[in-house]
Amino acid sequence: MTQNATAYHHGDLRAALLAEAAAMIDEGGTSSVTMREIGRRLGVSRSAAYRHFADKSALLVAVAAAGFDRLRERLEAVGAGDPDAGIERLPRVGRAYVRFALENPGHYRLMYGKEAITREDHPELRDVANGLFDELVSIVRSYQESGTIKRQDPHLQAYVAWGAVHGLASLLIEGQILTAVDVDGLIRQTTATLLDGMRARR
Amino acid sequence: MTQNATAYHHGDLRAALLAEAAAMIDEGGTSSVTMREIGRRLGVSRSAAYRHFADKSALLVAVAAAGFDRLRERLEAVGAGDPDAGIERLPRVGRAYVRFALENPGHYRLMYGKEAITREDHPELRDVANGLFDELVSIVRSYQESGTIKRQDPHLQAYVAWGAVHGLASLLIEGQILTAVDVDGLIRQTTATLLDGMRARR
DNA sequence: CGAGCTTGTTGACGCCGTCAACTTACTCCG
DNA sequence: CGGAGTAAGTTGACGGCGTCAACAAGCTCG
Repeated sequence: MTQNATAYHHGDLRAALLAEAAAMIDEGGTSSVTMREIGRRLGVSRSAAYRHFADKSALLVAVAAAGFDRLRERLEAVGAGDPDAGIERLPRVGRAYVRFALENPGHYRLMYGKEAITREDHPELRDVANGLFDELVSIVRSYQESGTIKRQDPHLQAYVAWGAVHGLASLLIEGQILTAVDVDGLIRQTTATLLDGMRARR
Repeated sequence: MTQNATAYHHGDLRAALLAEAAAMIDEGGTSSVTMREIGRRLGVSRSAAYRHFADKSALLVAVAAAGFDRLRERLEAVGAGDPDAGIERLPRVGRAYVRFALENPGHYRLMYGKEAITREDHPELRDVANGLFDELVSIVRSYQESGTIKRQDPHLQAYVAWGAVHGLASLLIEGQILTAVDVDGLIRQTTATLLDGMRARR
């Protein structure tokens, strides 16, 4: 057995490394994550992590992958997978998406940026991210089928929707939006404008 | 005179530093920028830059500031400042905005991210960025006055529009959108959806 | 021409990621 | 049950980084 809960010396260093890196990422951004500092915090030597990850990038990739899993769970919990959720489905998913980003800013940046991670080298990440996008495309399709929105290229529409939500999350995370602004209202306004712009008019 | 074109030893090291840093940023991302490497490229010692910038962060701030100036020029050239530009004004500005981001990805990330630069410490940056946003708000206001779009809080509407365009630029820059996708079409679809979602209906 | 400021260089420090060589601790087979 | 083998963790070392202090060179201007 390789990574059960009661491993050799430390307990389960691999999981501890992932957790600590994730915590540091959301505390001080990706740049604050340091192999040596992680070691210090876990009471372990600087290069201990190299028994579990090939290099720092591999550790970050694993953290990003965990982030995608968490995001997927969140979106599923909120009805992304339920075709019968009606008109409220897109706004709900959008809200959950932005919330996730706000709660895990470092994670989110890591997942959807390419500064720290070169995504091309990690098809696993690409795949899980694409899976989430496909979910969005299928939501768009079901809106089209129920006649709610215009019948255009679902991929284009999905990109537009994703872009709007991602942009909002991104602006909020990067501190570009005045803190006085009501975040929930902004999310609502975004999804409403989006839906209205895509809506089929008779 | 402090920074004329024919300065002491180098010529105009300050300007050369800015240009080289900007070039490196768009070549290999912010993380590829290194005080020592800039020195090497300019045939100057590693710490020469410290005569012109307090530290690396200050250099990056200056590069970002130059980027904001360039972006502002672009947007003005395309009609951001012209109140008589009609319904095409927002789409044109949106397109120019995304184009700028695509042509200067490293710059754009630097300007609107907080990983490399802590914006709070640099009110100058904050101000110029706010100036651009105010320009957008005034565009929104003029749309409202001409009865084209709903009369809602102009700031909210501006944030939604900015979010959509920034999100699109961001997704493109970070390589999240399949390269097969027609970028111009995507920009058009985004601005059209946006405008349609904000449009006043009689 | 020479004092004094500006500009650039060098040496040093403590960080960082990472590799190789080593030690420790566990497993498992005979 | 004891020893071999392997997995996990440590230490030393290397080169790269940002940055500071001490120094040198070069220009300006009285």
